[in-house]
This record gives sequence, C-alpha cells and structure tokens, in this order.
Amino acid sequence: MNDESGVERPRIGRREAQRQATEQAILTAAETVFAEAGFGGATMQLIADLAGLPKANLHYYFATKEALYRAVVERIFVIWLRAADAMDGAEGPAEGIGAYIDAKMEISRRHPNGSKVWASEVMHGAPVIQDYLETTLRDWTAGRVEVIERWIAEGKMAPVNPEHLLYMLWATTQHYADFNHQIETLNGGRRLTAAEWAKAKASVKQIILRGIGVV
Amino acid sequence: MNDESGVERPRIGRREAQRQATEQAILTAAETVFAEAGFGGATMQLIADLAGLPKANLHYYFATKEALYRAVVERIFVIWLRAADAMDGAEGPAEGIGAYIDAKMEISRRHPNGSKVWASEVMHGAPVIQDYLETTLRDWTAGRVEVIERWIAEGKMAPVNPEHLLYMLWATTQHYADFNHQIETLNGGRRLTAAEWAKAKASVKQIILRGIGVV
DNA sequence: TCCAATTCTGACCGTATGGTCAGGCTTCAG
DNA sequence: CTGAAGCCTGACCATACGGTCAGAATTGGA
Repeated sequence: MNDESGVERPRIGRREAQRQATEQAILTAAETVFAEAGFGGATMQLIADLAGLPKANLHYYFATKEALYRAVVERIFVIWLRAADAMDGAEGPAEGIGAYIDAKMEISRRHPNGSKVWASEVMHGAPVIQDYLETTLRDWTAGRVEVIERWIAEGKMAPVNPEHLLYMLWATTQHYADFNHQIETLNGGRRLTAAEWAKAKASVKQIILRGIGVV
Repeated sequence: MNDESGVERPRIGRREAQRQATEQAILTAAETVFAEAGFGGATMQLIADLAGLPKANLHYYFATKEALYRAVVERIFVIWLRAADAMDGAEGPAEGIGAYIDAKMEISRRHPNGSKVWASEVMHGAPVIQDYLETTLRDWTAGRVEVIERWIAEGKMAPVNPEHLLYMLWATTQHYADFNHQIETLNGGRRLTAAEWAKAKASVKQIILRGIGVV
C-alpha cells in the first residue's frame, strides 16, 4: 500500500489536487444556485449544502459571496470566448457563422446555468464584469465586425449591419439556455431531446444563413 | 370654487383616482427595482423610497413582496400580449411578422425594465407565472404556429419550423431590452438614438424576413 | 358639522443571512 | 517521529430585511 513504489504521481500533489477539485465543486454548485435564485436570492448556506461542505469551509475557499460570484462569472466568460474561435479561420460566412451558431447552441445546451448567470449579470448593469465588456468583448466584437464587412465587400454575403447580426446570433443562441424553462413548457413540459436540439440548430442556421444571403 | 357647479366629474371619485395613481407609481417603482436587483436583491424599502412613500404604507397597498412582484409581472404580460395583435389579420408574413417585430422592438425600447423582470422570472423557472405559460402563452403560440403553417402551405414563405421562428423573434427583439446595457457599452457607452433604433429594427426585419423567404 | 371608513406612519419584532473565530484535525517536509 | 502549515468546523455575532401594529391624519357622505 505504499504509493511511492508505483508509478510517479504527477507533481501536483494530493493536497493541491484536492483543493482544485473542491474549488470546482463549489463553483459548479454556486453556478447552479446563482442561476436559479439570482445573486440576491442565492445564499451561501444553499451553495455549501449543494457542494457538500459546511458554510464556514466555503468561506475558507471564497472569502465573500461577491468573490465567489465573480469567480463564477469569469469562468463562464472563458467558455463563452472559446466559442468565438469557431468563427475564425473560416473561408466565408456559411462556414464561419454556421460553426459559430453550432458552438453557441452547444454551450446553451451544456451550460445553461452559466448562460443564465451571465444574462443576469448583464441585465443588472454588469456590476462585476463591466471592464470585460469594455475591453475583451469590445475588441472581440470589433474584430468580428471587420471580418463580416470583408465578407460583404467580397460579395460572399448580403450587406447587413454586422453589429446587429452579432446581436441576433447572441440573442437567438442564448435564448435556448436562458429561456429553456419556457421552451420546455411549450414543448409539453419535456426537455428537448437530442433530435429536437438538432432541429433547433438547423432551424436557426437555416433562417439566419438565408437571411444574410448565404445558401 | 365649487366643483359641483362645473362639468360632471367622472364618477370615479378623487379617492379612487388617487388610489390608482399611487398603485401605478408603486408598480413602476417596483418594476425598476426588480429589474435592477432581481427579486431577491430588491428590498421593499428601496421600492418605497423610489415610489416616495413610507415602507409601512407600501404594505398597505401590497400585503407582501410576492404580491407586489406578481402584480408587476402580470402588468408586463398584458403589454406583451397586446403586441401579439400586430400579427393578427395580416395578409401574409411580410406584413404580419414585420409588424410583430416592430411592435416587440417598440416594447423593448419603451419597457426595458418590464422585459427584464419577465426574463428574470422565466430564467428562474417561472415560479409565479407558470400557469400563464401553460395556458395563455401555450394557446397563443399554438394559434400563431397555425397561421405560419398556413402561410407556408400557401407558398407565401419558405418552409421553416414555426416554433423556432417564434423563439427567434422573441429572443432577438427582447435582447434589445434585456441586454441593453451590453449593447450600450458596445455602442461607446451611449444609449441608442432614435436613428439607431430605426436601424436596429430595419436590420432585424431585413435578416429575418429574408431568412423566411419573404422580400 | 359629525363620524365612520379609509389612508397613512413611526416604532417595533422575529428571522435569516453573510461573515467571524477559536480551536480541532490532517497532511507532509525534514 | 515531529511540528508547522494548511484545512476543516460548530458556535456565534451584527445586521438587514419582510412584515406588524396601534394609533394619528384625512376624506367624504349624511
């Protein structure tokens, strides 16, 4: 039963690994609670219960409720930005925007809670991530606008306003996460099946791609 | 100075009129606070301050925070449904869906707080208006789906999935209210001007109407 | 004018919440 | 093996919140 006799363990150490695992468990629990109750309605006790540790211990990892919330929001932002890569290096709008829609729909499907926390944060005036909006997001947006304008100039798509096209992409894809409860209710109270998700993706791409003169 | 000598006043009475005015002031204040802080983050004290009356008096008009919140949500729902009329009695999709987009964009512009409260309510699982979703909204949706299917059958528009088209309409138009802070930040920190709103409307209509094979 | 109904209000209460802390427990380098 | 550093925890505290209440002020019909 001597660990030292076996394969070398990664040098991260049990302790550090445990810490990271606990942190992730807390962040996931917090994401759920913040999504379901909002920042004001969420309680540290609820998050602690869901993460399976005492409230006092939660405060050992995250000093304040705000610090925990900020960590949750930043975690989402990273995922969100990663989908942006889907749009890069594409030949034209059919490929680039199509892939971006696919990527964002997949995020809505797999991280609905994260999307909700993000939406809630922005709706309340972005008290925590205002700087991200003004730097990272603004830069990213400007870059994509250029790409779209180039595609238009090259005659690869219809001349539409690039900013409003981006807003439409965000709105439509995130709607499937933020309003999933409404969608499920209108779907007879049932979650969307894999086939229904595929149909949703196809419908969104069909309308938007045709809407910008592609396909 | 005798009121009785003049024209007959509406039989509503000063008292009743005052009561209704106070109620509306409270509802508007509550809408703002709920939109900015969420249900959990809103406090009766803040709402009372914004409405300009003592907290105890607020409780005279609305017994509990939940009752006040419910009144706010119902008030929004009515406005929301009224926009639905824009889609009725239209010859075809160009007219009907175009008018619906215009109406919903106008609501986003004039009632952003209402839209946010609605979005927040749905995001949190619709604890208060679940019955509306299952009755009024479901019926309304079914009716519009029929209309769209008829238009498709008559060859007036491309064959798209009606439900997902409706989701796209809701998502896109409401985005301009719910995410107005993000849009304003990307707009250089400035609110949209009348001209910019017109451009937004035109862009949305252009892409969606072309997307469904109209125009 | 009078008085009953309605509206308003400051002071108060119980509870729930975010956060603290002293001290116990576990891990691991030397 | 040992002890210091890191991790965990029950009990506790101050505060802020939703809601109550007794009674004052106002209104309007008779």
